[in-house]
Amino acid sequence: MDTSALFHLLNQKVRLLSKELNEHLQKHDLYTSQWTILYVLSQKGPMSQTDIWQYLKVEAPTMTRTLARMETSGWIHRKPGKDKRERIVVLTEEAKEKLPDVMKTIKQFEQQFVAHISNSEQDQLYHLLEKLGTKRSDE
Amino acid sequence: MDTSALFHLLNQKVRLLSKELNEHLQKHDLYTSQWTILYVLSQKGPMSQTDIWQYLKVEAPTMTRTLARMETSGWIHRKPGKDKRERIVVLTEEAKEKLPDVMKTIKQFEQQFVAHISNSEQDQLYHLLEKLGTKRSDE
DNA sequence: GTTAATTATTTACCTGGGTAAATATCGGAG
DNA sequence: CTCCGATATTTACCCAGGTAAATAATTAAC
Repeated sequence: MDTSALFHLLNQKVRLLSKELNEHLQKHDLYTSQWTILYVLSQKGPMSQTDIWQYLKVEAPTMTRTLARMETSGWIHRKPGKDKRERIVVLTEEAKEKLPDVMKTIKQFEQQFVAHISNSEQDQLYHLLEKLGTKRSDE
Repeated sequence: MDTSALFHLLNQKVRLLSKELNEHLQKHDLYTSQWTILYVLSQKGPMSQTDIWQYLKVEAPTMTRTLARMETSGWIHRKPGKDKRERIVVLTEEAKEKLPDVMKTIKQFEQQFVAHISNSEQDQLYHLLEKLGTKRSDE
């Protein structure tokens, strides 16, 4: 069992995935990671920065940086919360208007990327991936 | 079929994989990406930079940068080839000495990471991943 | 043989992942 | 009330992926 080859393939596919998605998102002035954040906000509504990085399992400074870029490019706004330490992230009106169009691009690309595997294979893949990792899945 | 969830999981697992492997490689003064290059060189012998980036499916500037770091830290040496444009990358003697020890760390970590899936599941996972992507697999 | 296209590498600059340490604010112990 | 630990965010600095454009050297065309 060549586990190294498996990890190598895993890395390459994920890199390819985000590279190609970035290309498709270019026409919306957006990047893959930024899309992930927009999507979470559109589903869950306004969240503090900590809520977001914990949910996406990324470190806090990464979130600070990406949100700063997204604020500059007009996708989000950060308003003060009741607690003066935290900042609540909300989608701008322009973002809300543009979202359906972006969503269309994403869906189309995702379908292309899984074109050669069936729905049940997607399911299998998901469950196999879930089992990867050194940590227990229930934490 | 929530394809977005599949891609999200894929991203998270790969990020986790390289983050944790980086932690384990720290004691060897090495990073995941650098290990990948060392491994290729140990298997295939001296290669030009172009050989390496094409094999690893990475862009040329990424390779230039990482090799420069690896030369500074003493893992590799870049010697001129017959063609004055190209540089041939070779492992240093120290690198060859240290390799077996690094290999041990890698193998141990990899086994931990796949601990919850069987050999045949690893095989399934590999073949499912192979089918992902927008390009035909034969190019 | 000189010129033009191609090839190998590099430089400059972007996004995005990480860690360590600095602020700033909040909350609880005393 | 004061001080001290915890929490939210930021800053500074890594590594690693990308693109566009600049060199440098080789090859092909004429």
